[in-house]
Amino acid sequence: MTRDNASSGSRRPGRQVIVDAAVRCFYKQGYEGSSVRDIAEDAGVTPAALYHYYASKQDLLMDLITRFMASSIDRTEDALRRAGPDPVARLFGAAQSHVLWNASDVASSFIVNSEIRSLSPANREQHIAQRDRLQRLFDTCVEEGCDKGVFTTPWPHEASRAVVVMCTFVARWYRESGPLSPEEIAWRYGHMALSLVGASRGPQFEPPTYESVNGR
Amino acid sequence: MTRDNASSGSRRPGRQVIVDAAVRCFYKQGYEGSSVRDIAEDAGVTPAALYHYYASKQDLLMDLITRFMASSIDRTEDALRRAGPDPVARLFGAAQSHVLWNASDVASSFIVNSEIRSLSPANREQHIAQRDRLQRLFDTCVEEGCDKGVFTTPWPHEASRAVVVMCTFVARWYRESGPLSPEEIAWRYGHMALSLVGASRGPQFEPPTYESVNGR
Amino acid sequence: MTRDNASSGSRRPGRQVIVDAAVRCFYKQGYEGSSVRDIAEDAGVTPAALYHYYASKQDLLMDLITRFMASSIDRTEDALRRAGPDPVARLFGAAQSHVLWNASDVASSFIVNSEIRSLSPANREQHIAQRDRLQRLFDTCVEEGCDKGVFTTPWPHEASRAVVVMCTFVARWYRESGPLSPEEIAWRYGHMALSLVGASRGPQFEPPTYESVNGR
Amino acid sequence: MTRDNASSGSRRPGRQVIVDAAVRCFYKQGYEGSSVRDIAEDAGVTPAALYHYYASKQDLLMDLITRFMASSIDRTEDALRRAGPDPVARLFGAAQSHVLWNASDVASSFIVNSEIRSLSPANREQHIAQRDRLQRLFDTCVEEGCDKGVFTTPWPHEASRAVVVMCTFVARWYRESGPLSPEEIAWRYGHMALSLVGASRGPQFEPPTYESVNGR
DNA sequence: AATGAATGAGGGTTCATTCAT
DNA sequence: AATGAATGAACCCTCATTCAT
Repeated sequence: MTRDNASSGSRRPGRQVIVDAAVRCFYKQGYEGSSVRDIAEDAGVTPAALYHYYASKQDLLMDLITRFMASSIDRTEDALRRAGPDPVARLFGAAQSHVLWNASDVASSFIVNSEIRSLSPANREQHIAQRDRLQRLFDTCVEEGCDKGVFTTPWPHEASRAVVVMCTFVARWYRESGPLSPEEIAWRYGHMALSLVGASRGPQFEPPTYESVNGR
Repeated sequence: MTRDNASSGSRRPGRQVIVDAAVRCFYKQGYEGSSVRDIAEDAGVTPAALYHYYASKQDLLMDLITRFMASSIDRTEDALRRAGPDPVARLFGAAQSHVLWNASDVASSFIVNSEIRSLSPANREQHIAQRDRLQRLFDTCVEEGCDKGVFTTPWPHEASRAVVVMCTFVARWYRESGPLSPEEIAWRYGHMALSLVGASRGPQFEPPTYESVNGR
Repeated sequence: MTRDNASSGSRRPGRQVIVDAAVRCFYKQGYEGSSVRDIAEDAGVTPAALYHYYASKQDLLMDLITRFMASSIDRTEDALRRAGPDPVARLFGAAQSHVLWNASDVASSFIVNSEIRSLSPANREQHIAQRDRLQRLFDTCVEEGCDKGVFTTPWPHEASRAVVVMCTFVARWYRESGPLSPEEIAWRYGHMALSLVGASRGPQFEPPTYESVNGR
Repeated sequence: MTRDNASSGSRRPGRQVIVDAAVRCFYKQGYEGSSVRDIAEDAGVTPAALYHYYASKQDLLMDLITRFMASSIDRTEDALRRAGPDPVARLFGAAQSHVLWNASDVASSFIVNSEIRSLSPANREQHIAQRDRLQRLFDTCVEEGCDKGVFTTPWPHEASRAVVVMCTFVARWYRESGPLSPEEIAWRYGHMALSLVGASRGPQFEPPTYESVNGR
């Protein structure tokens, strides 16, 4: 599964070639460590061509981050919608979906979570707003579970944060070549999230098949 | 609590001034984003002076990372030693100590966890070895709990990883000005770690006082 | 009074739009400081469109300069013709006309007098020839006055040069919003020119009305 | 006579080498037309070395302009002081000195009078203040002559402006290889200035010798 | 121990211009 | 007549580093 940017406004092929190259470079060398020349070379174009699509290297980073975060939010909302009203199903679904998404584009996930510092103040602010929106989806989810007495954690806030962090950072170690499929990992993390909020002491959902997760 | 570098070979005062400046710069602007001039200026010396203490900017980064990781390991080992044989107490203690350590130097923690990419291949390899050593302390801890039937998680490996990640990344959001003391946060995370491995459904350790934690 | 380019070969409207934009840009930012993009944008066309009318940015500059200088010469010749044989009337008329012309298009005048350096060697040579032709009109005028004993300056050459310079550079400070009309200024400069060559010690021509000058 | 910068704070030799090179480049190719590499090459240093002395190319231009204008003002004030109270002697002296100064460094004079556009807004403002101060020295001089009835021009303001312009722009055509010495030219322009304000109809000061002018 | 001057390489970005459409 | 995409060269400037003093 690769990043879908059907929802973004930039379908021009030249543009996508550049973003993909940027993701590879930023992932390997970081934003500051990647020169525009590096990116252009990786994309197979001249440095100047890059400036047809993006006003600056910073713009390129911001576009990449914004789109990844927008998808993170969209997917989490979808997962919550699909899960129905049960807090257990909701948290499980959200965590599972979040792991899947981050595992699906390890490079982008890594960039989004380590290059915040490289954003200009204005862009950073905008990004943090998106990050907060995502966190709040999980916060609400956990709070509801606590209110209904289904989750027993005394610290919904910390637990919610820990859930997002641990799911997000699956991208730090997940490799396609590893022993577990993304679906299996996501399923386990779904249950670990429930553990964390004091909702269950063991697996209660069906193990994943290739069709059952995230609508696929 | 500030970084102790008693164990490092660099007790010369000039050296510490530079490391401190580097931490501030790398934290704010990242490694590639910080010029040697920036660091020197922050330290109140000339760029050339910096080369009396470090052979290169890369050396400075590596020194900083190595020492932070060495302390991470030392402290975790200390915590395990103090906890005695009980798996619950051991995991609680290790997690608690790890949170405290990362909250005690948010800037260094951040650098260590986001500038791995900026290390030269040789240095990176060395760093990953340290990171693995630390992870293994938690892995062993969780495995023992599972073996003894005290922890009920079916996925000790994933759980252990999640514990380290969630404790480490407390540095991402913790601010001294926040409502919770580091000790309170560490105490909660200790319990959340137990939750995650299926060891408890609520607080079972004494709440922290300012003297009870980490030997202080 | 605006630049008439009836005499130039470029009557196509698209062309004039571009020249006008170029004048604005070169005036504000200089030739080297104005990018083809700047000019195109100011003209409301694409950079590529510009190349339908001009082979290069240099061509655009040269066209602009050449036409302005051609008009400078034409107008001076006209003024001399209208003035008749009297050296006093001739110098007065030429100076007056030259001031009027330069005040009528301050921007072009400025460009013509400060971007000579930006011309290619071949173009520069051609421009200097035009400039010399213009200067010679005044030189002849002053010499005749001296020969006839009407002008008393011992240095006709320097005086003639000074007259042209001082009239030309009215464009440096003249603004439409100023207290004096171009006609009033031109009238005064006509007299100052006479002063300079030692022909008079005060106003001797009729003050300007809006119809009396330059045939308008 | 070359620019003396004894009065400036920059006596470091490296600095002067760079300024001299900049003057040559800006004179030949203009500010925008001269690359930092051009200047550095002309000075025999690396482009980077240039940034030890100047923060930017703009700074270099501004320094050059400011110092030239400061000298213009100083020298004019000196000339007025030396001339004593007689308006005729004062205007003659000021014009003569101004011609000499501009002829002494044709390149700098040219730059100062054609690169105002290339100054940043803040720098431009500062430069214009200097230019106004200089102009006011001549304005006052002419006004005094008119008040005392020694100068008969009805337009002191225009005349004063014309005097400065014609003296300044001697640098446009003066070449060391020409037939007239700077002193001879300055002497003639002194008289032409008097002509312009209606003070004399012919030479009244002693012709120049190599020791009599400007204190030399 | 520390500096000021210097450097070669490379940074992000803009340039005038071309060309298929 | 006009465009959008593309380019190679060059732009100003900053980089990490060196070295004589």
